[in-house]
Amino acid sequence: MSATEILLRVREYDLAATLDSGQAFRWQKQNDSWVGVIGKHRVRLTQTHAGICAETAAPVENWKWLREFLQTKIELEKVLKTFPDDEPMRAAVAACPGLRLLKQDPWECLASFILSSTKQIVQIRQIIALLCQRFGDPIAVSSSEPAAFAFPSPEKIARVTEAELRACKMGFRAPSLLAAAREIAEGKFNLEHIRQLPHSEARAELMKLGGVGGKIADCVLLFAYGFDSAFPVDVWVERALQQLYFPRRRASGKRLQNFTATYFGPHAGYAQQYLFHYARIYKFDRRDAKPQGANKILRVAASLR
DNA sequence: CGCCAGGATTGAA
DNA sequence: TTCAATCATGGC
Repeated sequence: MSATEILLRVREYDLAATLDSGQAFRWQKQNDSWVGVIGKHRVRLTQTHAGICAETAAPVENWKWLREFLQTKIELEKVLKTFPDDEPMRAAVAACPGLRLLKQDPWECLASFILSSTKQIVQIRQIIALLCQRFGDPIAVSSSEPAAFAFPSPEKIARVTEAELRACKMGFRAPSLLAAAREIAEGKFNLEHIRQLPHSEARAELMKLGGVGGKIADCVLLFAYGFDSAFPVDVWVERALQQLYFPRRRASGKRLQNFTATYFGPHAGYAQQYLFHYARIYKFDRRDAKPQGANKILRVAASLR
């Protein structure tokens, strides 16, 4: 049965927080809904008491791609139970109980995070919007909506010039994106192969690409490939970790790495997402960790319980 | 190690 | 209203 609408019955899902939590960059809030593009589909998502309502412009026979993207089959409570039972994690989860991880297309995710380096979320969104408008295939929208575009394929990007990419305001990231697109388009780099590798090898493989350091590799492993133990540490997460877990003295990068790899359990990536969101909504102190700052956060944490 | 490459936005002076 | 800092990769 083809339809342009479906209700996904899912509990414990904070759609707004999930779509706006720095994992994906193409979702826009429109009144009470979120509008975005998944593959070749323009989708409007609305959270209702019964679950998540999805509407598309063109009729859809099989909604598997949407369930996959939203990861509606994940039983969040089971994931949350694997988190360490400590004050900071309880507070982070309490601050946003239905926060989820999406499962995105590897190429779109990789390209997006290559473009993310040394940029803030607003700018990343802007660059990606320009890239899609200029080089993405147009996709079906309802007559009242503005035009929408798919994320441009590696093959498409491989054929454009560095100057055209720079015109999308991506600056020094342009050569990295172009090189990655070409390697993938020419079959020299296989994004599907990554899926079959163990975590550490997959990470090393991604890091062979220019413009992909540890943090960006971890984002792609977590947000596109579903490596739940990947733990990207950006400035927000680092601030959260330092202040919540090492309040007295800054932990070194090495120490922090060891901590994130062992402390948070099999779904560490989810824990990371909660810490990221928590640090952002409470705008953790921008300066180095200080006992006072940590005490303030712990008071916030205590008040949330 | 320190600096720089792009640039919209934030927050301090 | 200026003006410096943000953000995190790689090359020098």
